[in-house]
Amino acid sequence: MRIGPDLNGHGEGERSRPRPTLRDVARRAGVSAKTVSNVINGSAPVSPETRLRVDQALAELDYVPNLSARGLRNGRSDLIAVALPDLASAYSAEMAHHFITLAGERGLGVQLEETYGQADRETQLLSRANAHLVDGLILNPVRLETSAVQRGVVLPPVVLIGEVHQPIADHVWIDNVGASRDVVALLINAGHRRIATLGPTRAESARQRLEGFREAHANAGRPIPPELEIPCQEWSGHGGFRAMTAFLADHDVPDAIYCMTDAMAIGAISALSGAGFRVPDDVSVVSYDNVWEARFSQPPLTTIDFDKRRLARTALDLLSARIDDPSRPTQSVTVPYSIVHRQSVRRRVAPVDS
Amino acid sequence: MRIGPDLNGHGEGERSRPRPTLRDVARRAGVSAKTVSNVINGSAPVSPETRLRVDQALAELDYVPNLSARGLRNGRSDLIAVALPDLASAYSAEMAHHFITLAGERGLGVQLEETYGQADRETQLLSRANAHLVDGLILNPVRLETSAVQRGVVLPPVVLIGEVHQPIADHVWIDNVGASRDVVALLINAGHRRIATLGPTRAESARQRLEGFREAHANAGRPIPPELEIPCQEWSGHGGFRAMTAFLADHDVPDAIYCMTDAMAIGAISALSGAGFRVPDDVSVVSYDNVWEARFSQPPLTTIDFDKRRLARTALDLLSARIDDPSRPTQSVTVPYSIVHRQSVRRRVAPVDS
DNA sequence: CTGAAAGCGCTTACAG
DNA sequence: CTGAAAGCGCTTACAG
Repeated sequence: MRIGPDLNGHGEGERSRPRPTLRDVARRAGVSAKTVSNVINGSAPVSPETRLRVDQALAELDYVPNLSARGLRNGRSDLIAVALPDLASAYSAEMAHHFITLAGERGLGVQLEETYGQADRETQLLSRANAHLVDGLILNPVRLETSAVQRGVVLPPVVLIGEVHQPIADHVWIDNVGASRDVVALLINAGHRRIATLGPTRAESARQRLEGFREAHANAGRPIPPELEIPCQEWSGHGGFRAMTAFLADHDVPDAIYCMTDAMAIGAISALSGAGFRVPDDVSVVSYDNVWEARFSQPPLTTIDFDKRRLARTALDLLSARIDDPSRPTQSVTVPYSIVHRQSVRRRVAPVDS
Repeated sequence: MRIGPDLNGHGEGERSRPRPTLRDVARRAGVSAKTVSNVINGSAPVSPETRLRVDQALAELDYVPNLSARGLRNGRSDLIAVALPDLASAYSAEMAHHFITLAGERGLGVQLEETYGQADRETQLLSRANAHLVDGLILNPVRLETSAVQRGVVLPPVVLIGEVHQPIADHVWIDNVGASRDVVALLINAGHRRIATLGPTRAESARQRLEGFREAHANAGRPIPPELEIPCQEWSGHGGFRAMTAFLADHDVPDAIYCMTDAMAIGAISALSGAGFRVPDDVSVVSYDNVWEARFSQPPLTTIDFDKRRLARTALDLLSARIDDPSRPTQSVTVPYSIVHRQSVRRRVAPVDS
């Protein structure tokens, strides 16, 4: 650890000098505080000469408005909170990126939070939002028991994204059941018979994706051997790796696997590869999310895609509308999905028909 | 788009009812505002009976303190800003995760920003930090021209992370030159001769990584054919893919490639694989960051590792100290690195010596 | 242990 | 077009 040069003289003086206020600027420009405020916010016309004097005073004093004071006065902070499950996961990271970019374009800052699917964290966030430091909250709940949203607690402006839906809040989501059904049907149509799914068990989105997996089988008149619903502890590459490794210790490799996220698929493929199985030659893999890693994975993944930017934009639109009018009716918006076909699925020639 | 049920009756009433203030709670409990404040903040002892009455009033009114008011009064928001280059990249996402988790443990919220390496964004952020909505700023600058930090502008509490260093601010970093030199030396020692590097040209961290690449060659008495310094537009998988594809169109595949990030390595491997080259059989690849994808990549990547959590913790420590004492001397802390050996490097038997 | 006053730095009516 | 007053909701001295 190296101690850097101590620039006490100049730098520090600048640093600790008390920040100038609107009054200071007004005094220097010889006008009232109101006029300075008008110049800054454009809230009322100001004569050119006055404006010039004010601008000069502003620059000389290096004035920066105190946002806490403004927030207190206006009842708005222009800051929103976005709570995602786990930023270290590619999906959350991409969503965070879109939220920050799009919110920034609207002059809104984003306080980012992680919930890890903990219901108490979510409750906490709701109450922080109520504490007015943020004007509203976009929340991606993981468990249905996130009952803070249900319990009739006083709600700040909030938009739910993802699979957990409460009619008392605005909501943006993807049809997880349908998407999963479609991608598993693709596997069935490609001639695969022993098809596994790999994913967590307790989250609502996992429940819906599993439902789609089962529906696809039911539609094809296929039973599902229970061991092919492979449980996974975490929504991550590590989780997929561990779950796949554990599965392979006791079972034959399946014909194909539907992993509930790309990250889990990438981990699972690593485990498969370590055990000597090649994708897609020995086993086909499909997944969900279409994060950038899916495209550059070896092999590139066939996966469920949806417009993440659009999802973010829609949530932001709903939140802004809710902030402006707390009493408007709630909306639930569905964002469409599609399947991107890449190289992780092999067509089995001459499928043995049941 | 489906319009959800309009729960106007109860829900909306709750929503728009004006938030209770400390005075409301005080009135209801029959005490002064000060006493309520004492109960909430533990700032002075309160008799058990009074406390009980206050707690009850607090609960009945669903009181939540107004953080803007508190921030204005205290001169602290307990919110910090963290500005990283691009959240969609795995490295920034992992860092963001650590910052949010560790800051949360200290009772600090994190406003996350992206700079994309734009100097003007960075200037803007500095001034927002001065605007007191956040108590301080952790900034990962990309270009040296980020002169806002240099220009003697009034600085809020700020900690720089990464390669760009200004003695007037606290700083946490990794020895990029040394790390790059070491990992390239590993390639040389493994018997590789035509070693390429792939990375952006204008960022400061790229400059340092390139310097390490050159040093390793110089130490081994090896010249570098200029075309083996492969330029790359973006710090991403896409960037690596495109740069590698463009390179392969005009040149023979190198013996080995040092990619400046794991993400670029993953993109480059995808391009290599598309062109029929296998890693590490035909070409070895090493990179930098050790994000989770590096471990599950095919093949798993040999890469530069460092403790990202520790980097985040150190930056947070420095920032807290700076907030508490703006006049303390600045520090620059170096976080150590190491190489994790995985399967992306092949040892060339019988290297032809120069 | 509790209360009444003052003020953090803005901006919104209200007068001129 | 500009100014003086009041108040957003807290908390910190200052008295009791």
